Amino acid sequence: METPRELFQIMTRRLGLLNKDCCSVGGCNLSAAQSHLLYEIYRSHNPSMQQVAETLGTDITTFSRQVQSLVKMNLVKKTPDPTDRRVYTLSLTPEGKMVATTIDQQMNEYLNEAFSHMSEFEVETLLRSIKLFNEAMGKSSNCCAPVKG
Amino acid sequence: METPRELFQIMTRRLGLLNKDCCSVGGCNLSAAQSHLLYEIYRSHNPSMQQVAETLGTDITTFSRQVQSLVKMNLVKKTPDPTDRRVYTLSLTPEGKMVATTIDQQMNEYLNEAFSHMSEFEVETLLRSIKLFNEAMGKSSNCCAPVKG
DNA sequence: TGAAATAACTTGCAATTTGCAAATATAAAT
DNA sequence: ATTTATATTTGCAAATTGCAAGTTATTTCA
Repeated sequence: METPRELFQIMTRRLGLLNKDCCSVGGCNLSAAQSHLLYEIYRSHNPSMQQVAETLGTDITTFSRQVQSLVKMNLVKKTPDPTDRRVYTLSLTPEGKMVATTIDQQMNEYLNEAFSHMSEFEVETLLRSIKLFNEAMGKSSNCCAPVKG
Repeated sequence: METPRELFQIMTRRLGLLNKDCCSVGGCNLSAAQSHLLYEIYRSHNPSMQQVAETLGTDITTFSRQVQSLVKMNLVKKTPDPTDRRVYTLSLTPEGKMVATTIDQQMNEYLNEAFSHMSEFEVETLLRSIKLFNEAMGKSSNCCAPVKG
């Protein structure tokens, strides 16, 4: 019987590969890191640089440059916060939204393809389990910084 | 209700952070990539460079150098294959085994800590589900190269 | 008020990591 | 034998990383 770690390691590896493969959209060829960045901006409401960097566990200086390159690609917009001018607020450009949703679709398509090898009940159980697990990891403050979500 | 992708994205991110945090053992400070490498050598029986690189989806030239650095750290041993002298077989040194199992323990400890916020039944269900999911991804050849395991 | 401390973000720089193209060395095929 | 294919390594140039230090804006509190 596999240990939990083995199960997660294999799954993580595969999902990592998927992440690599799935984030080329049209002309844009994003890295997995950039894809995560886009995703996080997409799902949160006008977050600051600081916030996103911390959520993703990325060094803030590295993050600053990652954002710069996405701005240059016209996927991300940086808006100065009117109430605190040290802060920049991040959002997606229309093009960025399109790329983000396309990546999302590609990922879901692949996942559904994998799910087609499972019964409907098994899929539902899996998704419910992962949801619970994410919540559990959120409560756990042991090893790595808790990431809200 | 979250899409499958959202659930997996959050989980993947968190497990990625865990991977980063959990692979420092004693003096050795490994990257997540090196930890994956160690794990894969550990679980397979005297694999060749080529095999491991492909399993991990790593470019072979990058992989060659990653192995070199692990050899230098005295965690991995490269043995020329007697039946085909182009091939090098990879294995863990005693020290490498120790590091690999220590990482494994650390990961399992953290996972168990997270599991403590779930019922026993929920944990069992989660693990069974992931096992099924891994098998399903193995059958799916759609997007990213299938990874045996 | 107005210096000193703190916070958000950026840049300099040096080290590491990456992948393509080309090289080496061995094996298989014809 | 010569060509072709396979496994691994090296050269090199580009991209990515993180620390230290810098800039600009805000807070603190004497």
